[in-house]
Amino acid sequence: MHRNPDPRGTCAHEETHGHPIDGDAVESRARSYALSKGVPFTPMRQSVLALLAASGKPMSAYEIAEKVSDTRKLKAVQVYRALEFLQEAGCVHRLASRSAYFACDHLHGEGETVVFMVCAQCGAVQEAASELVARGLRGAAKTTGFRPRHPMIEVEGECAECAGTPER
Amino acid sequence: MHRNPDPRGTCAHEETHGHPIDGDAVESRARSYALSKGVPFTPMRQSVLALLAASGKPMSAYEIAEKVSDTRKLKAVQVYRALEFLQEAGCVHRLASRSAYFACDHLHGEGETVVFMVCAQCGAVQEAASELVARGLRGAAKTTGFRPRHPMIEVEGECAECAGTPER
DNA sequence: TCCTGGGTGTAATGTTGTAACAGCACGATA
DNA sequence: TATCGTGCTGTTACAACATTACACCCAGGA
Ligand SMILES: [Zn+2]
Ligand SMILES: [Zn+2]
Ligand SMILES: [Zn+2]
Ligand SMILES: [Zn+2]
Repeated sequence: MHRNPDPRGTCAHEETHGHPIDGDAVESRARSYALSKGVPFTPMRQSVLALLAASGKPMSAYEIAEKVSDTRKLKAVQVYRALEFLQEAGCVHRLASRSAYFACDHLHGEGETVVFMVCAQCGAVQEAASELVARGLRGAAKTTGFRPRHPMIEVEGECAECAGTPER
Repeated sequence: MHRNPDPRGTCAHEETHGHPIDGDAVESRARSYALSKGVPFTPMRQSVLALLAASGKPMSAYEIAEKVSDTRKLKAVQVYRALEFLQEAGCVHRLASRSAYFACDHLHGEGETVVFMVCAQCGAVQEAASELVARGLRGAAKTTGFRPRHPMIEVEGECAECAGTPER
């Protein structure tokens, strides 16, 4: 059930990915997290995650509320509640530069420094963990005694696909 | 006129800074930019910039609208217009993680990769340019053919002052 | 003088995110 | 079984952030 329509996209940790996400894999991660927390993986959460995984691109909460329209009509607040859980579970990230949310099938380590690369043309997001960036941040912080906690790195640019297709 | 109440804070390029900004210096940079663009450096723009420089901390557009209350009462849209100019002029940055704006007295080079370090306790922002981070980003992008344009790096944490004062 | 480009003032609206509260489902407990 | 607590749901209302539209003004140039 709820199999990804285009099931390429099984990519390993520390890699980057393009559009679609393996919906089953990410859902099973969410289920594990729910289990570990003793809370249910509800249909609400499942629908939102499935939509994000299938889309493979960032969507605003209101956009999600519209598109999850399988019968019921969701209010934004319900979407935000689902997103809160999914972000805790590590299945969904928020893009601050766009106030949008997208599914992630990576397994991020605890202190890992992740870079979000957002295509200005097509909106697709690629992730990459960079130890070099992490060291650079630590270095920048050290010069002023700043104690870094949560880095947020978002790079706007063009993905390989869109850069290769100047006029689309 | 409009001299900074605490005029320490003349810091060179590539350094980091704490709270207050040299209002005169940053204003003269804004004036130069306006001149080069053939547009006026209006009192509106001057007031917003002066407020941000004096405060030295990020403020939301609505907060700015309230506090610029020297006689006239500003609407948010007017503040946004001033902020748009000031950001183009390179005198003000936007903090996406907080939807807030702050004055900057650095002279950022064209391709410079700047890190914003935001104190979770006191809200102060320090900036640092890091070539190491820039290299890390280029490396992360190269593995997927992504062409980076505008990096946005915001690190939440604790500034030296607040870290040294656990209970305040 | 007329035209034009940019800034200003104002109203309206759009977008994003939370607070508050009343129900319901379900498992634990007595 | 009855009761209780915990967490999800549905709904309303609202707060916070940001933009669009339009009329007006004003300075500089044809
Ligand atoms: Zn991720
Ligand atoms: Zn693209
Ligand atoms: Zn700066
Ligand atoms: Zn601090």
